[in-house]
Parts: sequence; C-alpha cells; structure tokens
Amino acid sequence: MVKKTGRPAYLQIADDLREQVRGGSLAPGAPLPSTAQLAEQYDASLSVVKMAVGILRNEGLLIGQQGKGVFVRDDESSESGQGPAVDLVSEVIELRTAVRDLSERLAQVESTLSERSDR
Amino acid sequence: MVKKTGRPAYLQIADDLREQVRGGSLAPGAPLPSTAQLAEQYDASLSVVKMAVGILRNEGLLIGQQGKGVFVRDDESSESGQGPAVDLVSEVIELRTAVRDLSERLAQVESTLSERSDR
DNA sequence: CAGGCCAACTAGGTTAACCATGTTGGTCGC
DNA sequence: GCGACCAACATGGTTAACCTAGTTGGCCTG
Repeated sequence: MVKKTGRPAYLQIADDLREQVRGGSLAPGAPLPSTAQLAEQYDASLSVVKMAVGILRNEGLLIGQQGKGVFVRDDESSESGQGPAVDLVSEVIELRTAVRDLSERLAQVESTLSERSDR
Repeated sequence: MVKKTGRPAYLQIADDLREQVRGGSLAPGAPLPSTAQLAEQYDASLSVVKMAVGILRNEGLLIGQQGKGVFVRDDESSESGQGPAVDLVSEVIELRTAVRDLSERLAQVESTLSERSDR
C-alpha cells in the first residue's frame, strides 16, 4: 500500500485515514479497524500504524479508548456546544497539516539552496 | 525532569519546548540542543525526545535539517497558533495567506534553480 | 599547500519488544 | 442460573536497535 514516494509511511497512512474521515468513508463515532488489522491492510508494521494513529489522535480527529478501540471523533462525544460542520473542520485540519508539511519541505530546500550559494 | 504526573513524558517535553519557543527562551532561527543533549537534559530516552520533537515538527513549530540540527521556525507570517478550536474563518484566512506565501517562495526557488541549471 | 577521504557528529524512519491498562466474552465452580 | 475468574484482545507509553542520509572537521596523502 505504501507508495515509494519520499513521504514516510506513517504520514502516508495518516493522510489516508484523514481522507477517509473527511470523505465520510469513516463516519463520526465509527470505530477504526484495530491496529493489527490496519497494519495488515497497509502492509505496514504495527509501529508505523501506531504513529499514524497517534498523529491523528493528537490532531483531535480520532479518539482512542483503551481496551475498546479508536473512534472517529464525534461532536456530541467530545464537546457539547459546537459550531461548524465536521466536514469543514476536518478539511481545515487537513489543509493546515498539508500547508505545514509543504512549508517545512520548502524551508529545507531554501536552506540548502542558500547554503550552496554561500560557498 | 519528567514529572510523575499522568501526562506522558513525550508530551511533557513537547509542552516544555513549545513553551520555551513561545516564551522567547528559544529564539526563532535558533538551534535546539541535539537529540542526545535533550535526552540528557530531560533525563529521558532518545525515543521520547525524538517523539516530542516529531510532534513539534509536525505542528510546524520546529524545522529539522538532517545533519545539522533542529531549528525554531523563524517564519512568523504563515505560522498559525496551534491551539485547537480556532475560529474557522480566521483559520481559512491564515491558510490562504500561507498558501500565497508558499507559492511566492516556491517560485523564487524554482527561478534560482533554473538560472543555476542554465549556466 | 591542496584536495580528497574518513570518522564523528546530526536528524529521521522503521521495526520489534516489553509493559501497563482497560474491555469483553467464555468458562468453571458453586 | 449466577458470580468469579481468566484468557484474549484492545490502546498507549517506553525503550532499544538498526539503517539511511546529510554535515563537519580533521587528518593524511600526493
């Protein structure tokens, strides 16, 4: 499953899961496959899957419950008063992570470029 | 250094570093201590330090450069507060600004590259 | 002295193992 | 039947090891 692009596997899986949530393939409140099942699906190790889930958990997109599983964040479950639709929120989160990733990569390119022009 | 609170060590370290950046103790563009040094400072393993740095890197707060070190991001314009539940409208505005900034920087890099390949 | 090579650093990705903790379902004894 | 227990599963945190790759400085050779 993991493509041979330079992008690390755990980010690829995180992107894919984020896309599934945003696209509705994983509905709010729905459980994700277990870590072991995800590892088999993506043909990846348990470690990278745990990393990917950890990222999305950190972003607030997923909520893990020990002993039960990992679930797509549900508005009602997390907070009562809620504003915009989940679609918009997750899309903004996705865009934000994409922008940050691009920003970092560009900064690295710029850095190496300036370094080489100095010498 | 790591307190025995329920909060995991890698989050404690990430919080501490984030606070140092926000408080100016780590100036924009300044390098962080190496992973090994941070591990010694916090009396933690290399793994948890790498996790903490990875989180802040994912947030866009830090930028890692292989072989050199990890640096505090100096670009203040496209950096948005990583606090969750930010107003969606302002978030979109910030993202739009960030995309425009990235486009300009990318164009600059591309032109530099083409000039260089011409000669 | 000049240039190249190499050893010692750096970050970063991946994997595997161990442990803690929580949930669930089935079985066994009463 | 009912309750207690237990095995199997789940997430989550931590650690260690191995590998890739980039940078830097020093040493050695020509």
